[in-house]
Amino acid sequence: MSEVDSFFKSAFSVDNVIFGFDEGGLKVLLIQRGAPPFKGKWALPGDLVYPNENLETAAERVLEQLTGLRGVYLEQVKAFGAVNRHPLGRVITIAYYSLVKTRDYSPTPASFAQSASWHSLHDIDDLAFDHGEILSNCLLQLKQRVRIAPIGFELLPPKFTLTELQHLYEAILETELDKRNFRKKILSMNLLQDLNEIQEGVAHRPAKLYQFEQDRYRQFVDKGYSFDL
Amino acid sequence: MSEVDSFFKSAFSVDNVIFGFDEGGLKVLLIQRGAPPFKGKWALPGDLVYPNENLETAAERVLEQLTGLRGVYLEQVKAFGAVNRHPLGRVITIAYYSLVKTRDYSPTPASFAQSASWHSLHDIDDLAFDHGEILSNCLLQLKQRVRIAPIGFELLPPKFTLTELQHLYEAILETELDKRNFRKKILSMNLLQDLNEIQEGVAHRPAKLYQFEQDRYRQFVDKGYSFDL
DNA sequence: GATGTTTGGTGTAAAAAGAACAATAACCCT
DNA sequence: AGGGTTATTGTTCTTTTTACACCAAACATC
Repeated sequence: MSEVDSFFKSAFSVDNVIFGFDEGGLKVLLIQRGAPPFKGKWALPGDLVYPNENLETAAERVLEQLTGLRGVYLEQVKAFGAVNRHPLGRVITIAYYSLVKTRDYSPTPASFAQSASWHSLHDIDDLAFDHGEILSNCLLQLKQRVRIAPIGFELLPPKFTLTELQHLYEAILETELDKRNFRKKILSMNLLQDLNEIQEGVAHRPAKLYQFEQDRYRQFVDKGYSFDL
Repeated sequence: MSEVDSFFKSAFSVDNVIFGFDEGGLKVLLIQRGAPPFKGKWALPGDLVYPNENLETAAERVLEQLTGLRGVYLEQVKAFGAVNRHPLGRVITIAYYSLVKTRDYSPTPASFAQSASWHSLHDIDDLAFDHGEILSNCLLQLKQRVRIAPIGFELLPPKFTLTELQHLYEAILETELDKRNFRKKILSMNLLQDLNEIQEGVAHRPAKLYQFEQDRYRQFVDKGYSFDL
């Protein structure tokens, strides 16, 4: 094999860390591999990038094939390209993370030939390939990002309570927040619309429902403010 | 060509945004392309990744071949892989930025077959390929990073004055800083050692020289403090 | 050697932001 | 009606950030 040929004996893939959030906390959508290598192990959903396909398109495709969802928040983190990261050849992978509303997608056993399911972050270990490293990098980036951009809302249903929002931030940042200070800060940004609706069917005082207002965020940015939690 | 073959008709490269700093401000090291495509245009130094070479190793190699420098600060930013970003084929590139002390390297006309030289950021336009986009992404990441990690020192000589340090931050962040507040903050972190030396040969009151203390930074981090400028 | 020019070095006060903290309200359940 | 549970709200104290001006030390010039 000539040197030039060997340059081209390589491929690239995308791997997607799909985050979801529910009462149980922050979750990641994993698939169980149905074929070698790493058959039976849990892994990040991913695929080779088609020759005429942009990286982000490939990441969107992987996500849609798995969940049927389109137009969800998606962000590239970085590339992972250690020589021996893939046992079958040189494969460089581009890692993305995406944020989906778990209510929009419940994994079904047959949804992707192999099984897919949500996993709590602290229950995950021993993923296929270098997916553990990829996951921790994506989580780190998510942690940094949610503090400076209002992307956390992507994980919540359109209508949510302030307590739900706080729990989301606590789950991502792995820290406890003061209830009054949190509400004061988030409300002072004026990014939430009070829907004048309340929770129904809860066995306690019902909470008010809010929705995130993209328009107000644009005004907020235009005024030179920056989201900072 | 079978579909499988076409997956492998692709290559990856690394491109390196090499930052330097001198009296004139923040600089980027560019090379002038000596061959098509984009012959004659300025471009980021980069190269294809060898089949058995890690990405970071390739980025270090590009840097060393151009400057002779080893062991400099290097950080991956992200991958760029638009289908048509390279006119000769599908080439995904992994972007890195590195921080070098300009005193350690002055480009010489013959140092790399083609010409290489430092360019002020605001003088740069119309780079080859998608290098303009890569550069702006790397600059953005540098801006974010210098505020939360003491990497700015990588751009200064071992001994520097507080004014030089301030000018460095002003150049990177593209903002003006208050002299007294800056000095108060940076000195309160206790990361700088006062060398009890002063500038020589300047036509004004000489400034004290300091050096960054890596050991103190480790202690600083261990105590749970975080660099934040 | 007196004067000018240039950059270096220093403290304080006011404003803003962040942290700590507890009592009442509203719903369901029994 | 009373108990259980979560929702909602304001104040005080502490810390951090900002704004701001004068004297010092070196060299250059006359």
